[in-house]
Amino acid sequence: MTDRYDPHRIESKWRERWLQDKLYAAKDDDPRPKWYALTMFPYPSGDLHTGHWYAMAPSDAAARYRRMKGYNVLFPMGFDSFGLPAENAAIKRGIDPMEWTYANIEHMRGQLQVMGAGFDWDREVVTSDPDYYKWSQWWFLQLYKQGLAYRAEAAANWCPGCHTVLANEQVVDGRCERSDDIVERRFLTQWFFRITAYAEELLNFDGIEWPERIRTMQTNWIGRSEGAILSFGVDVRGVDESLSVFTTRPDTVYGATFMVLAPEHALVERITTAEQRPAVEDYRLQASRQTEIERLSTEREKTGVFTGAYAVNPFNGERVPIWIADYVLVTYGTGAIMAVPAHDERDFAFARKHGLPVVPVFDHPDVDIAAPLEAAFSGGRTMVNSGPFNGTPAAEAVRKVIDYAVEHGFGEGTVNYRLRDWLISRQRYWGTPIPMIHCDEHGIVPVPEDDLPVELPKNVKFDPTGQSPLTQVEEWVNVPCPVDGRPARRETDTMDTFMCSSWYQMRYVDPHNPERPFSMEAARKWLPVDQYTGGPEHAVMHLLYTRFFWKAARDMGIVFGDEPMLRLFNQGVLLGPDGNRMSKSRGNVVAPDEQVSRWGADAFRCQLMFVGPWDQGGPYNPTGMQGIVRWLNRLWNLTVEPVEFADGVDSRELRRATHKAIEAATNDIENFRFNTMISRLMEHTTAMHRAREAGPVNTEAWNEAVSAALRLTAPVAPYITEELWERAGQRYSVHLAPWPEADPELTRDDEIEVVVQINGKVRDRLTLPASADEAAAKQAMFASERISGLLEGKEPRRVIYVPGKLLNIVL
RNA sequence: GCCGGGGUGGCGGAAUGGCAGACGCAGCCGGCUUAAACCCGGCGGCCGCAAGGCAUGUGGGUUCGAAUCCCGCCCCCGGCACCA
Repeated sequence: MTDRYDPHRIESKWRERWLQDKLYAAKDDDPRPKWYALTMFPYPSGDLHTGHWYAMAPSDAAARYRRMKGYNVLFPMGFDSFGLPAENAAIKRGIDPMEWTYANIEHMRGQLQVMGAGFDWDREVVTSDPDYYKWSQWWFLQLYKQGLAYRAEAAANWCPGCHTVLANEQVVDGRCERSDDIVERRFLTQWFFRITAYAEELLNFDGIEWPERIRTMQTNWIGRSEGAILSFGVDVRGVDESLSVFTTRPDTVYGATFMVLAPEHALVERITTAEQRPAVEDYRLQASRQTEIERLSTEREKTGVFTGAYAVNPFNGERVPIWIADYVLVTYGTGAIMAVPAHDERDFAFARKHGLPVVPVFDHPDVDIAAPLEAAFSGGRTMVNSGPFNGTPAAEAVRKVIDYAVEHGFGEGTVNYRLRDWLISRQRYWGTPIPMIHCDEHGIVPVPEDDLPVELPKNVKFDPTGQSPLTQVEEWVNVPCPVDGRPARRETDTMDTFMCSSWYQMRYVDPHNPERPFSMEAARKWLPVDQYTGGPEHAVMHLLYTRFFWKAARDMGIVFGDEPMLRLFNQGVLLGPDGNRMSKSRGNVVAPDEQVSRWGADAFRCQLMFVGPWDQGGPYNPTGMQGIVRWLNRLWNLTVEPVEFADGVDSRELRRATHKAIEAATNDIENFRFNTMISRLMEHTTAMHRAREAGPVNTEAWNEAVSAALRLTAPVAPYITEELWERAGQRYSVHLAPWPEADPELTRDDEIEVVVQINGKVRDRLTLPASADEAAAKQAMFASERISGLLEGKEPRRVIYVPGKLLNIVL
């Protein structure tokens, strides 16, 4: 059979065969070492786009490589299927969210199979299945028992477009991460997960190989800073509490010339004088109306209003005015600061604008502290204007001031984090119902575990009221109290979908377990994930939440080890052919289905991997597809066309090409360098082609070359290699065949080319036997007419020899 | 402003201290073909007749030797940003 390469015929054939044979099913009782490869599961938006292919096809290649290397590979796939688009489809077009979602899943599952990815479909997880979200609810109850899930009133981020609150992580530049609406602040009672309990541990990335980019982003998001809480007195009649401030510079406390509270600070109401009240009220109202965007657009102009009240510095008894200003955030620290204009830029700007005093409390070699300051400065030498602390060197200042504060009972050293608890309540229908019941008598009562899942009701009205559609389903909301059966009401909020994706990797290990989220044996067998791949857009949401979730589960004794994913690789962003982000409005979208129907899935996979380094992303090059198609055709022809064999033909050159390809390709795929890997595979097919055209080939060397080429190409182009493997008379399946090993003896060259430089410029090239040593190379160099001509009898000062590569004559 | 990534032919990119431009696209020349496509072979940084010189954003430095290491600057992409 010498017919031509027809991707469509062979791709559908093998796709069906693999599914039928469950070729990629991971077996729990396989004794070989396990490898858990995971790529982020998609939201079932309805269509698999090129971004999905770009994320998943290389992940698949890496998983296939591990399988061929002899690992028992778990490579599962599922759908993150709760979320707003389904509900928006319901509102806009009157379609049931469930029908919409499951139709999309059906379609996308087929598209994923077209890709030829070796997913274990027996383990598919769909987060909107009651079988799955039963366990999301179970996890919620466990977190509740541990005190890690709690309900609190707080200023929440309200997205007017999505009609729901958002976690801080989902607010980007004051806008909703999903809908881009400007986020409002609302005071609401909501459910939170206490991720801050793990703030310190989440800063530690020991034992995991994650990109620095992601570690830095998480570290910045958590935002640890060391400092102190200091208590100032409040000099207002009838107010008998102190004013706590967080500061990273307690050593500047003698320079605190005023205090600033966030406009929303609880104390403002009680300390404001009658005279100042109108101005304060006005400012607070203004601030509350301002969106985050407007706050940013004020160009850091330091606005604020005096409350009329004074605080007392506990260190020196000095009275300082208390202001309110929106540059102090109620959500950070204590929502109040001691302002030290001499040593803080923002305080300096505020003091200058409002005519407040500036008192330096450190001296500095470059600053005349007797004169009015031009700007705030840090990095002082010793303390000044600081009573008993005068003369204290900067290095000891913080510690001494904190010790003093502790001794006198008005402060202590502390660590503050920017990270806020994770707000998980959503006022939406299409999510996991929070399994709680509100009873007038017993308060908030968990749904008993035996009653899980709390299933979503059907036939719900979708009017965007700002209230969850669930509130209107009376027969669902009204339930007996689990304690005594009296009438009570269900919690109508559903969970943030990031909750569903925080533990999905655990469910894959035992996806059909009706008794538990997964068995201990399965967890011990498969967890944690060895290699996780996905987009960097999840750096501070999914990837932080899932680490928190894992650590909480570990502390409950449910999983073992400190981290859920040992290695993480983030692919870059694939751009349109014009170098811009793919978008419908730009008209630069590359549709995978179209590419597949033109070139086949193998070619599309390879082209995506060939365009550049995977972690860097970059523009998709549609014309470059030609090169991939030519290469696959050549591989096809080399395997199926008749070859003229002869015994006794020198096999060294062909074998060298084969073993060099094995060595290079292995090294590349090991490091996710698919672009250079494919280059090496192309070189190998070219070498095979030349060998065949040059005359009869050595039978064994040829067979070795074909076998290696097919196995090395199998991870990136699974269909064509399977077909050719069969046509080459090999045993099904190439994807279970062992990865070829390079023999270092065979990769060695017979001859080497040594470059001769004079003062670093190439002047000649010497071809020498591979065995040539330094002495031999130098001898050949001096024997070169070209070189001796250029030297004109001059004596080299030095000759540098790089073994097997280069000689550099220094004159 | 801070943090991270990046800047190399017409294009995507390769080379992480040792021959800059692997591999591929596009282009050009040639072969095959009645012809075209496919396929095959070859040529492709700039200046120069040549010898040679100049070339990896830019200016310095280290080195026998720098795309690669160090310092300054410019530009692009991503993230964070009044965090006390």
